[in-house]
Amino acid sequence: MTETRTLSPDKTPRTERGRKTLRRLIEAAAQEFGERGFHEAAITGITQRAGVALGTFYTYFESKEEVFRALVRDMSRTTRAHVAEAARGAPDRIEAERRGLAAFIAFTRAHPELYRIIEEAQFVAQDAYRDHYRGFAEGYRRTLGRAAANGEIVAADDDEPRAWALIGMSVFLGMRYGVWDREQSPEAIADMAIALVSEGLSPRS
Amino acid sequence: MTETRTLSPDKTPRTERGRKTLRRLIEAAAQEFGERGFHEAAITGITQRAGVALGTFYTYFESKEEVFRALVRDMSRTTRAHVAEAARGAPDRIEAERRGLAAFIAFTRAHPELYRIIEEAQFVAQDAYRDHYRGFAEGYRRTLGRAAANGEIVAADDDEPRAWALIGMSVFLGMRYGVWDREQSPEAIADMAIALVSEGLSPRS
DNA sequence: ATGAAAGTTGAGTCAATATTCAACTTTGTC
DNA sequence: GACAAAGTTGAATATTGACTCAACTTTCAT
Repeated sequence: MTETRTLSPDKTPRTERGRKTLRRLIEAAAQEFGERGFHEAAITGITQRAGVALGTFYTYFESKEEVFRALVRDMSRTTRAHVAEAARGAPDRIEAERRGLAAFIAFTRAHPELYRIIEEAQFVAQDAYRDHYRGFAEGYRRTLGRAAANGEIVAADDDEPRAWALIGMSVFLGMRYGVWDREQSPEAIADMAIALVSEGLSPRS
Repeated sequence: MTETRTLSPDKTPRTERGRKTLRRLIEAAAQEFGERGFHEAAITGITQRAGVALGTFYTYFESKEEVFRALVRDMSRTTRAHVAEAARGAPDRIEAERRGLAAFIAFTRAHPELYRIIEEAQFVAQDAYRDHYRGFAEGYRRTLGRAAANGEIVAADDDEPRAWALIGMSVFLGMRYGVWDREQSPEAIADMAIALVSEGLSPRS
């Protein structure tokens, strides 16, 4: 884990110019993959957007798949950080859920490319996709466990399925109300969904 | 809706032999797409599995995409029918949810190919994917509305987000506990998830 | 100022594979 | 049993686009 692949040559840029080019390539790749999807996306599309020649791409990346993977990791971090930030400072777990969900929907609406890249990873870079959601779910599970210990939410035998259920809910609401249709406000959608998981479906006796 | 495309020649088989070949091709395509994904899948892979020559494929289908779409429609029907069947006869809506969810998880476990094909449609045949979930959600929304009117579950302003939330939950649980990992019983997972949406997270005062 | 390392260029290579098609075989009808 | 329609065959076509590489330019440490 100390050395960075002895075989394939090191592609990390050494100069300022190199770092700038790499950054442009990554942004261009996010656009290209986000708009056209992995298979439709072309390396020439990426290099054209970045304003560099085709060959330059291979100065920084091993292959098309490698950029895609790098992108997925990037976006995984960005998305999670964004949601966590929005939930920070909420008075209780339920309110944190509401804020996090609203932020997630707003985020997919603002950046449908990111949404698309992460979801497409399921078929292009399965391991990266699984890492993303496993990491997400693991953090979530712990958060729920803590909240249950606090008495902020009801306890459960196992918090893992609850975490996955809540994630699935968010992802689908993000797709439906963030990417497909954008009339209703993220807050309104979050309110309705959180009412469901907060109060439950069963009429209180 | 009466005529079946005047332009492109009619590909419907006329003889018994033709119908049999078509059936084999469809099954082979489901396998090939399910195992390798749309882009990795090869027409020769499909025809080899079906035991026919390459050209025969084009007797029945216009293109690779066309079979894929046909498959998505097929599997959409199959999946929905399967879940509806499992929920039929439940004493109340909550129980119907539990049975439907357990059946869905069991189904993804028994047929991960179907799960994969439908989800990959998101990137290969978006319209078919949207039709699938829009149809699913619409039916679900009505079901929830009816149950709310009956007093079996609490009423909501709008049942649509609830329907999408529940669908997202199912899909992710199906992926996580049906496709990725198969130790825990579908019923156990369904119980935990349904406890979440039935009783809610808020401690009862 | 200079030379070696870093970065850039884009024409050319190469493999993959979806789709076509003309010759051939089977089926079903009269 | 003959003929037309239906079905089958697989070699050939054609496109596409990822990746290579040798020549060239820029950077920067000394």
